[in-house]
Amino acid sequence: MPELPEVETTKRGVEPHILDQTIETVVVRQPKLRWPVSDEIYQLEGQKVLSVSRRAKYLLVEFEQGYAMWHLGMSGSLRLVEKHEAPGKHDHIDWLMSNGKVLRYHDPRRFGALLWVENPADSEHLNHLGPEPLSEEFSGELLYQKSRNKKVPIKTFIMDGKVVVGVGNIYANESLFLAGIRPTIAAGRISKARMEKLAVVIKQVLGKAIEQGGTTLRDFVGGDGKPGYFAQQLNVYGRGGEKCPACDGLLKEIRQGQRTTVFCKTCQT
DNA sequence: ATGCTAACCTGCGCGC
DNA sequence: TGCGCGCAGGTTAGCA
Repeated sequence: MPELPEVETTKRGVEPHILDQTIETVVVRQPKLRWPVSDEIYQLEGQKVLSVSRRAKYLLVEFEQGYAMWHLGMSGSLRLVEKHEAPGKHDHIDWLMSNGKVLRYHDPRRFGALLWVENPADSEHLNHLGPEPLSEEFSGELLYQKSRNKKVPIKTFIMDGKVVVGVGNIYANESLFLAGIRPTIAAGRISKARMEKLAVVIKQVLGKAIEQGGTTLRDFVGGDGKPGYFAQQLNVYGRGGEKCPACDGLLKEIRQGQRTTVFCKTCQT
């Protein structure tokens, strides 16, 4: 999936096309997603889109009577198509809109979700989440406070949505490289100064990725139907065994949990 | 509480 | 144009 910048890019791409539109029909061809698509979703038929926003990696579409919440999982994407375009194999959901266009959800791996909630503040998916990484609330100070006495590796720590949302595997690797912090270090043993550096680079990396429309990944198509990504410089992600961009060493690849970590033994201590 | 693993599912690239 | 394996952007349930 899309990491946070990709969700933000989707939000920005889709918003102008669906805002103020009435959803006339919801077509669910495959309800078996990360969580089954509930029949409650049909409530949005006949309702108008009042706003589009993002919280963590969830895309929130506000209607008069509640919210539809999309999650793109690992391989989900949303785009606008014409009514006459036949759905493909993994095009699981369509919203047919009053302007004659169709918002179409595509997700080969089906780790995504479409949920209906009356009030996002009450949603169990949202109410335990930490701050947005690009908000003022997220800071080195916060990372430092939350990590005291924590033995979890720093990479695992920054990918924990209760600490800060939206830092996925790609950007966790990139941020730790830019901060010069080894991903395996216990979060609780990192100094305040280093945490401040880390918070700064997380903001920079995510901000830059959003600016560039996200990283090029094979499953994503932008909301307007054009490829949504511009190539972004990734220093370490996907480069295990290659030369470190900053020194003569080779990038080392390890597994942390079920995820691949790449780092430089010389530059990250 | 904390922390790790497995699970959800399909597709792709690699080695044979 | 085969076959099996491991891996891929996320999140949560369940177990020690």
